[in-house]
Amino acid sequence: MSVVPEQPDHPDQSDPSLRLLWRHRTASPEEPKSKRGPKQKVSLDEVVDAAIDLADAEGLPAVTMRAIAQRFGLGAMTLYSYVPNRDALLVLMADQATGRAVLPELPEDPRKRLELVARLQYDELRAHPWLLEVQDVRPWLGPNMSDRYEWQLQAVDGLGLSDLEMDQTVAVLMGFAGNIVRSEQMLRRAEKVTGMTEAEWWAANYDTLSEVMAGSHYPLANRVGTAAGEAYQAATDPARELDYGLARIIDGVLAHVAEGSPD
Amino acid sequence: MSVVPEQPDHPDQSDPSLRLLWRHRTASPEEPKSKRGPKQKVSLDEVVDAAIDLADAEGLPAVTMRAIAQRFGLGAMTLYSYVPNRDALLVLMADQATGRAVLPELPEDPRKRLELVARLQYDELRAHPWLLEVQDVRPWLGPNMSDRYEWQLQAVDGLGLSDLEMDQTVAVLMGFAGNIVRSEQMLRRAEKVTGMTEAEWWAANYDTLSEVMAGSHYPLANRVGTAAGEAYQAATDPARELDYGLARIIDGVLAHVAEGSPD
DNA sequence: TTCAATTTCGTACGCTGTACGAAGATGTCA
DNA sequence: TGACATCTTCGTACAGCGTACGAAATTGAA
Repeated sequence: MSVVPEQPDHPDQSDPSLRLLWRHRTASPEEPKSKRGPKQKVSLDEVVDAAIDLADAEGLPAVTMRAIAQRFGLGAMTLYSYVPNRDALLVLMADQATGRAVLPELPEDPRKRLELVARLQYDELRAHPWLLEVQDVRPWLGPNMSDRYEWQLQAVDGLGLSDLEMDQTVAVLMGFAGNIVRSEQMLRRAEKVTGMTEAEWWAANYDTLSEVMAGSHYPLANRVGTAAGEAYQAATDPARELDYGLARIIDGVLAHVAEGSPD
Repeated sequence: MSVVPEQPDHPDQSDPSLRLLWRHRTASPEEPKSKRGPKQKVSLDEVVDAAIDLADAEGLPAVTMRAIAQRFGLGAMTLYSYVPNRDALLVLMADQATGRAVLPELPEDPRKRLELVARLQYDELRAHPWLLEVQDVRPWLGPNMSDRYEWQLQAVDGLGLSDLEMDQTVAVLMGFAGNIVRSEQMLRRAEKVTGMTEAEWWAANYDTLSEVMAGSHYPLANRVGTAAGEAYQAATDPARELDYGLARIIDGVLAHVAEGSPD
């Protein structure tokens, strides 16, 4: 009950990223701190946007403090008056990127609702694949992430799921969408590193593969691999995997609610 | 048809990691290269094992060339006579770690088969969480990964799925297991970074959160979050998520094969 | 006008992967 | 046996990373 909000022997345990995440919605917008000192030349939003654009264009490893600062003609250390460290910046990027998507109205049909949740996530992750690599602490607590989560829960609300099941269903759909994008990323990365297309790589390594695998037999893997290679000219096709897996998962969820309360 | 296997203007396009991966199963075991020169003081397997142990204990970032070399009293650069670069080592680690698991016999019941595939992957990733971060090019082509894949295909064989669907079903199960482990990792990482348990963090940030979220309302998220917080003392519980999601996915797959061939 | 607060940022440190080249060890061949 | 080719070992060095530190510049308030 002290007037002093922070005591030396009982330091503020609250996460510093939290206030940063919610800087636009806090009642007292932007704690004034003090009016003195030079104004910041660019806004934090601009910094985060630049970092997002950089990550979109060149991947997360290209998002270095020096590279971001250079975009504004600033020194690298200047960024540390905006953000405590790089990880905090990644959290802000994740939430801000999430805020760019518009959340469409949810259709009536339950199947279409669930599908929309997964496909929106899929599209977003394709636009910002680096989001998959931001595995930082609690980025989901930002304002845009929270809006998203609320919207996702609306999609699974009223189906007959328990509260816990609603959360878990959303998690399954989100995770599944992420995995598809990860597959795509893997292929793209492989093509970049090797400088060959998928088909070219298999052609270039066919001899080595058959020599090396001569002592082992993989009847099923061979059959399935051949089928896949004929269907599309690669080992896997993430787009079809999306359709198939999504259908199975939604089937399973809807079957579950149907059996739980048979009308 | 040249006797010379490699020509200067048509360099070997085959992936150098491939032969390294299959070094134990190749017909001509260990290309002799030439008998001259000192013997290597440790074997490649030992190096890879040490790297795996290091990753298990301290995480993938701790797996530096210098750290691995130090375990054997070697200089960092010495490792480059074993492996072309760090990424290649990660690929070897992934396959070798996969080889440590024993693949149990598959049960008769289709549901139990699919569950076993997912739970084996889950257990393995919990033992080696860094496997989730090894996103390198085609590590799945190693001998142990190939064995695993063949085994996984056996689990979904005979259910009535097409070849493509078999592959996709395995992918969905594997990806799902990975996502659960990722959730667990996220929690563990958060607790390590903040130095608080999940419950402590929520307590420490309760005031900030309610202040900051004052201007927004999340009726569903609040309800679901409260339910989750009461059920277990954290925001999520990966273990239950595993049971729930796995049941739904398997339901969906089995319903799919049932409808495809009634009887 | 003075001063405290704030932003800016040059320098430096420890860490990373790894290129380069020297030094040492070993087997083969004359 | 001596000479040599081939291999392993590894010290040094470099570029790039996040960021700690502290000085300089800038601004509003007193």
